[in-house]
Amino acid sequence: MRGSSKQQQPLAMTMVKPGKKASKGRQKIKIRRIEDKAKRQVTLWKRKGGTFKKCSELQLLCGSHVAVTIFSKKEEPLAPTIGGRPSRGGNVFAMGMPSVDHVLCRFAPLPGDEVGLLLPAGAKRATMEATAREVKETEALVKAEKDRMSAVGEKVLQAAEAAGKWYWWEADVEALGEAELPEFTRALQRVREIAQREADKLRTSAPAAAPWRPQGVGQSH
Amino acid sequence: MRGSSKQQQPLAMTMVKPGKKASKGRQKIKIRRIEDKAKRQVTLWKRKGGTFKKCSELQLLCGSHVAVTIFSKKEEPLAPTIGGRPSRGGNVFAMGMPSVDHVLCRFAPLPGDEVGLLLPAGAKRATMEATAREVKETEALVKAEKDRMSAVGEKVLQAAEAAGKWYWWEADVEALGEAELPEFTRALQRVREIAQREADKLRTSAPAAAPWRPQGVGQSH
DNA sequence: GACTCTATTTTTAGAAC
DNA sequence: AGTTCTAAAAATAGAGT
Repeated sequence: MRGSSKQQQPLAMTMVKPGKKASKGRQKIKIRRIEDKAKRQVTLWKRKGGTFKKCSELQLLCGSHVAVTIFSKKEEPLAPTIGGRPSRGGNVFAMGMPSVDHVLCRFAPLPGDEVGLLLPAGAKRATMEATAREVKETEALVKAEKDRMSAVGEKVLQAAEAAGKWYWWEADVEALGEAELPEFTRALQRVREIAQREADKLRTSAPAAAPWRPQGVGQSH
Repeated sequence: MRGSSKQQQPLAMTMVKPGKKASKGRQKIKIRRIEDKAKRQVTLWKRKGGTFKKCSELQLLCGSHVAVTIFSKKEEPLAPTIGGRPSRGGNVFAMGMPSVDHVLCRFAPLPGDEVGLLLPAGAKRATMEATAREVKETEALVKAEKDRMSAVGEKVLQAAEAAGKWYWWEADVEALGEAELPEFTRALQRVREIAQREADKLRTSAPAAAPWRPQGVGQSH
């Protein structure tokens, strides 16, 4: 048993800050569907952040490529269909390094293909609102991880900030030095181009339910 | 500060078991590449488990579809190439519910397609050895999560055990009841078929580097 | 909805098996 | 290689903002 039975209070017991209420602290919960919708959403929000952080740490610590994808809502069995297929009901959250697509592409490489970087991946299917949220997600991740970024990550952030950009994938690739970040550098280059193109598209097209087609994984050299 | 300054020992201080040495406990580490190879591998192993567990919990708690993919090794910039592409150097670890592919397929649905379940996803590209490890992974996950599975998960496991199977995706779908698990049931049905087919293929074909092509996402009804 | 605070529960680094 | 043990580090449930 981990949590032993008791432990006596030091004196001023828990020292609650004047204006604040005492917290019961983390409670143990059963791992089962949370029925309360609001609570469920908060939990998703918290744990999504925790999961993304863990994955980025794993990436940095062990040099593994990692990708996570989270769909906020299950498709309903009887959900309205679009083109014979159940329509997505929720948002898409994804993170990956160097990018989700970079990682996922290793699943299905075609002969002679180039790695296609299509960041942000969720943006292509989700609404603009969802995209905004994902960007915020990245922002939060960068902020949280900033102080423990590896040397490479730090350089990227520096270059990004020097250029007045906030998101790591908008970093000035040239400033980083081709020799120093051989693969990552080129990846960023392409990410930037594609992200720019996608952002433009989103600005000019209808926000909702634009059918998505595979792209960018063909000849790109 | 979380860990306050001191706390007096109950008496026998930490009570180290006779044959054991005292542990320094978890140490703080910088989130940067672990240079020591052995240590890096242990960390990967531990954190991979932690990440998979977190994801399965997220899935159960919030009803989200989740997929994680971890490649154990980065591709070297100058790695040997196969067909003009850097060859994969490491193993693939993946988990997902209902399956990795089920989740990932939502990235690129083609008009009129059916969701293609291709479990285990890593198996198609990795060697048989890697496949065996992934199966072990699933096994470990099931074992670890068994006692806190949701009602649905429990039923699946019961059915699997009743049929003398050990892996959840080998569960007897009919025994679960179509009405009770509307979508999950059908997913399992297909998973089982495809897993069976894949397993047969693996048994009869060469274990190494079989080039993989997209499949199962076309007309399947 | 996004974010803070705190008390607890969980995870996991280190070391040995 | 995969476990186990311990104690310290991290994540997070609950409640409030």
